[in-house]
Amino acid sequence: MCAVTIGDIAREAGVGKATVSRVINESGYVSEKTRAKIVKVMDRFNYQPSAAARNLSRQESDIIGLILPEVNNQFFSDILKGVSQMVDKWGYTLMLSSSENDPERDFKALRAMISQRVCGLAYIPAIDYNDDPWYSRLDQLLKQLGCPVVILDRPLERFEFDTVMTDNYSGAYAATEALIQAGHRRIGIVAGDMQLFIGRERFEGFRDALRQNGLRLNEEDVIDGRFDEQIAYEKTLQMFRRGRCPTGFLVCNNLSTFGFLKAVEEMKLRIPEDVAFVSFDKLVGQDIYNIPYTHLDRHVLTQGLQAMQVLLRRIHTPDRPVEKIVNLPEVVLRGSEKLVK
Amino acid sequence: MCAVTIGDIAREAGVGKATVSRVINESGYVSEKTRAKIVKVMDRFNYQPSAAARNLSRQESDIIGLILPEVNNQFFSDILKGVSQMVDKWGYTLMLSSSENDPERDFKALRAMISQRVCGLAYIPAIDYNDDPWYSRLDQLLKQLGCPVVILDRPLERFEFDTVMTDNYSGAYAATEALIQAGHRRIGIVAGDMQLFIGRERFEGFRDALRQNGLRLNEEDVIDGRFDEQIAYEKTLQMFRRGRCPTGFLVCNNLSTFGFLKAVEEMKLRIPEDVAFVSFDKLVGQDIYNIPYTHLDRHVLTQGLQAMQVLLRRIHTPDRPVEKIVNLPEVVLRGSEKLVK
DNA sequence: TTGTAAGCGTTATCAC
DNA sequence: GTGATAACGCTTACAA
Repeated sequence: MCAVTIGDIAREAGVGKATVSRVINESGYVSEKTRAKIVKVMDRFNYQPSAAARNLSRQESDIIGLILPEVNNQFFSDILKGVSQMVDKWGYTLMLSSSENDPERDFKALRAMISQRVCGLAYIPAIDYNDDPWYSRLDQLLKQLGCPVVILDRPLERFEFDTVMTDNYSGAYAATEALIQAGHRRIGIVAGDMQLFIGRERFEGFRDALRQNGLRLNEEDVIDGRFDEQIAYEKTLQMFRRGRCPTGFLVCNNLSTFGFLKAVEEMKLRIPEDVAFVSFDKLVGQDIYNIPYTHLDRHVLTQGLQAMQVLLRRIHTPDRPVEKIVNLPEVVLRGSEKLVK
Repeated sequence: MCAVTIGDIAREAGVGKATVSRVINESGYVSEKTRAKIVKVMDRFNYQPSAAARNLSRQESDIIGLILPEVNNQFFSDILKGVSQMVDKWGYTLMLSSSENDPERDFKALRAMISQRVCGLAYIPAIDYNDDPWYSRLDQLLKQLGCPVVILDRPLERFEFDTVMTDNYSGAYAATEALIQAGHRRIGIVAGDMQLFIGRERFEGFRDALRQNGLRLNEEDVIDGRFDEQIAYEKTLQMFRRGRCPTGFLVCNNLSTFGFLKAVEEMKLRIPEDVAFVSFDKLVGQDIYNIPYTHLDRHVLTQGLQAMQVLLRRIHTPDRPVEKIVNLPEVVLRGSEKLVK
């Protein structure tokens, strides 16, 4: 490597390194005259200080870490966009890792973040880490990280970190009520991954909405979609083929909605005439399906921005009460919830 | 910060720092006995060497940079996934920046990459940088970067870098021929951003396919969609409203396809009965539209992987001929190209 | 207002 | 085989 260093600049400007440093960081006094001289030299060389050297010397980095489960799931890439915008705006550097929903890869990413000595981490965990061998391994890594952490979207119950998430229970509850109010009496669910807190919360919101409206939930109306397109597709199809189905469904995320709708399409069912549904999250290009699409809008990009705001706040003032931001999703009625007799 | 350092490990193990370093890097001789001792201590402290210190000392980093135009465009996030997988696999660290298609932000990202002294850069430029003030600014930054660079998807004509891209001309040509072979005689195009090389190439492939098949291109059949959903939507709608439209269209990217289809939907046109089309790129969840969907598959994830392979090869052996990989997109016939009389 | 020098956590070059 | 020691490029007391 042959990059220009602070020493080169100092020599060329005929000053000490410290003075150059002061100019770079706008710290300490430096006369307007030498300042101008130094700036000129820096411009001439297009000098960019080495982040590694600076971080090492300062004993703190300008790197924000982001770990998420799947980079190319629209939901997470919307979050990524929000995070990236904020990181950019405040002049930090973004280090990204994808766990592919695998806890071991989560840990690997975490270790990389530790190596980089990130100054803050936005973290969407691969799993809940409630069970003990997992929990303590994570706990150790996070302690070792020793920097502010904001948990995004998938809360970590046993940890006291700032958190930005959705009120999954209320969201599911409200979505289910939308179906009930439309007149449905038998409602099914394409459930998410029940290993995950968010999967369970959504299920419970659904179940309670039914219960409190005097409806009962048939066990065979629960499709174990696992937040996965293919699985949701297969199991939904299976149910449709079985026949005697619910008139409406709650579908628990964007991926499984694709699977659900693929099954609907394959069975040549019409929405909402033959089957109604309400779904978590927008779908890319949803406007072009010639089907109505009632869903819960979680303002994903905003949550990415929020998370970074929280994180930056904590980096700036570490001693503040833990923040748990819980966003209420918005029910957007578009007709797919209707009951047509 | 209070992280464990190599000095702590050395002291604890009763050896010198150099020896610990040798163990970490598996370089130089170290007796099995001391080795075991050191490893044990490192494990006990869960020691992670500081990347900054190591990079500084080695005068080279383990950071791979990736700059792309829009993180939450499915096309780019598929590339991101490919890149991320490879980066992970080879133990590098990924630094991500999004330019939002703005050259100034591109430059800003590049400066950040310079600061970080990345060891390689995968770069999807915001614009073509052919015109002179732009060109020389980019040239300077890239020279200063002084590390291997692979250009992805949007080639930089005036630069001699490794490149991984699509054969846009042939792709557009083949797609257009699919329409012609289906019997269309008047074909329109939802063109991309003509400021971009890839936009022009696609247009020319389209134009030449018409010409060489003895068809003429009406100027009013060219929709200036700019690779943008909203613009494509509005202009397509405008054309449909005008009436007397082509029977088939080539649509130049995923975003404008969404716009195009939205207009189709709004006009209550049927595909392919009322209007046919062939489109660049897959659409998320395309299986669920109850429309057929003929398109060009560019194997996006693979291109991300390829790009990283090329980059890593060059990092490893800098003196090799420049590689320009041009992938031929695959025409996937699904019926939307048909002409129905 | 400016420069000198120590230190940040590594690696790499030497002696031993 | 191993351990001092000098870099690496920067920041930050402390002196001047």
